[in-house]
Amino acid sequence: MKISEAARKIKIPIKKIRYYSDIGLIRPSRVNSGYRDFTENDLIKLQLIVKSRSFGFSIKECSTLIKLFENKSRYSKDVKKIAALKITEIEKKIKSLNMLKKNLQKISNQCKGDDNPNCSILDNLTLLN
Amino acid sequence: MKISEAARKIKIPIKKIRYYSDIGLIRPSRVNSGYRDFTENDLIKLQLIVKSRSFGFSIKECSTLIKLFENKSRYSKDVKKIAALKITEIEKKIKSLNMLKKNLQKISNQCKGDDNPNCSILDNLTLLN
DNA sequence: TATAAACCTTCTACTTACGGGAGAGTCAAG
DNA sequence: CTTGACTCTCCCGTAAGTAGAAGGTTTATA
Repeated sequence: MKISEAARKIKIPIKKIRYYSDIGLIRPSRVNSGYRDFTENDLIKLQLIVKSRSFGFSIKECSTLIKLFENKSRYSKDVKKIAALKITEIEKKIKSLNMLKKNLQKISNQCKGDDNPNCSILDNLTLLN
Repeated sequence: MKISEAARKIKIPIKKIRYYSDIGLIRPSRVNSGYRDFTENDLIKLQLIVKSRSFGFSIKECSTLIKLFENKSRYSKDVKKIAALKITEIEKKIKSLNMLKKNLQKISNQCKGDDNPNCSILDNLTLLN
């Protein structure tokens, strides 16, 4: 099938498919005219990319996942390990954001938030160290 | 003072200062040779940028904050509003990451994680819709 | 069959917030 | 006067695309 049909089925922009093709993440074959020709397997890989991306996996990690998907003698523990690392990464981000939120809230609370120029938020942000 | 001294005092790389200067976020004056010449006020603005960035404010938002800092007839409520928006943004990110983590954990738990190729994580990721 | 619409292609440039390095000018010490 | 440290600008690369231009292909219709 042509790119527009693939895009419709996977529900992503054509541009994104071309991008994944450009960087070699997928390698659809070509017909004589040069048009890309997508198979069902190409669609499955596209879906793998899209869903992995939505889980926060980078393009490079998607590449690894695709290789595992293609490798029929893979170990499922290798896939699970990747997922576990991603979960740890997400947890770290959450912790860091919670700290950020806490600190920002603290300095924000000190600001009166009225019609005066005096602002302890700006004071705090311009404080050395 | 010259750029290396400014960098040392604020504890950021020279390159970063040049970048902020390039995009007009700070506008240190120049001596005859073309070297940038930083005043104490430039340092304060640099500090404002650095600390704001560490709180997750974008360069554009830093620009707004600098303008507020420079505007001596500002209202502190305008600054506080920006901080509140950022806090909301952080909260949204945290929520989204928590969802992500939950879902990823769910599909990860279904995978046996052994030496067999059969992997329910890959199954899930290649599932259409 | 001609042609217009719809579709496809590659290429370039833009985005954020920098970091690395090249090549060249400047300044202070010996 | 030279050497070494410092500074300058300019260009490339990063991640993951999006937007648009210019041009080739296919398909539908008159």
